[in-house]
Amino acid sequence: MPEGPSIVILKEAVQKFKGKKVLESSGNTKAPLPELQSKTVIDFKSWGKHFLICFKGFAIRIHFLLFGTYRIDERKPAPPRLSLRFANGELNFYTSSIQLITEDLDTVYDWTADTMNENWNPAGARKKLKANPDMLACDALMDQSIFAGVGNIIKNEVLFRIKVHPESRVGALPAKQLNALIREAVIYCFEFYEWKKAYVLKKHWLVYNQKTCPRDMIPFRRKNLGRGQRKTFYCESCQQLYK
DNA sequence: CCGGTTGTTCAGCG
DNA sequence: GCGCTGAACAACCG
Repeated sequence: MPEGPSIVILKEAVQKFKGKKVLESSGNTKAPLPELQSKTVIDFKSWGKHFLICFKGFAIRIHFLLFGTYRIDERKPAPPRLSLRFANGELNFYTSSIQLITEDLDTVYDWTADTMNENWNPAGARKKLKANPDMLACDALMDQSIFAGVGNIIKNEVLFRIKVHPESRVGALPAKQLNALIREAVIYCFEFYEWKKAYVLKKHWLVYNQKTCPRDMIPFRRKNLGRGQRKTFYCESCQQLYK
């Protein structure tokens, strides 16, 4: 479920509940949520992989982590973490991390760091990358404070596109590659979004979960790389290592 | 049954 | 008090 584009798709899918009153809420979340019954959803927002349900004076933050799912007007057999019933349907979340946010969202979230937000600021990302020259390219793309919304699939595809080895140091990247990294991270998010909506995402993967490099037809390397030791595919031949 | 996974958080340590 | 690391957590699929 989790990369940023999927959250934007969710946000669009729940628009019919915007401005609607919660008739009943339930779920096994341990988050200390206020009473939701009879409260009105003011807006749905997203920041990277965070999905935000906004009420007057507070918001509920939903993070799907690795295994989270949701259903709209449907239910899974498993008990929901949070379920909201409206007059025109219901919204169910499973296995997600749920938090209450009482602070102003504009102070909690840096909207300019969200790759799919209208306020995305590439110059800000560039500045953060410049400030962390020792960071590996694979870690930089996964860093939510720099590229909120980018996940492991997008990471792999972006690095392949720009022909950069995942273990390259950010500070060693020539300006051209550094700018390409920032640019393609955003472009790929929007392509991911379009492909996912059309149910054709997987067939567009060039490197993630793939066996052979389509550029020079040699086997991809597959290693667990970076701080999180995440699954990383790359071509030793066409993705250059900058050290 | 086991291995694998579109992710984050936090305890424990130096 | 900090940064880093590894464990913990979660549900479903093949």
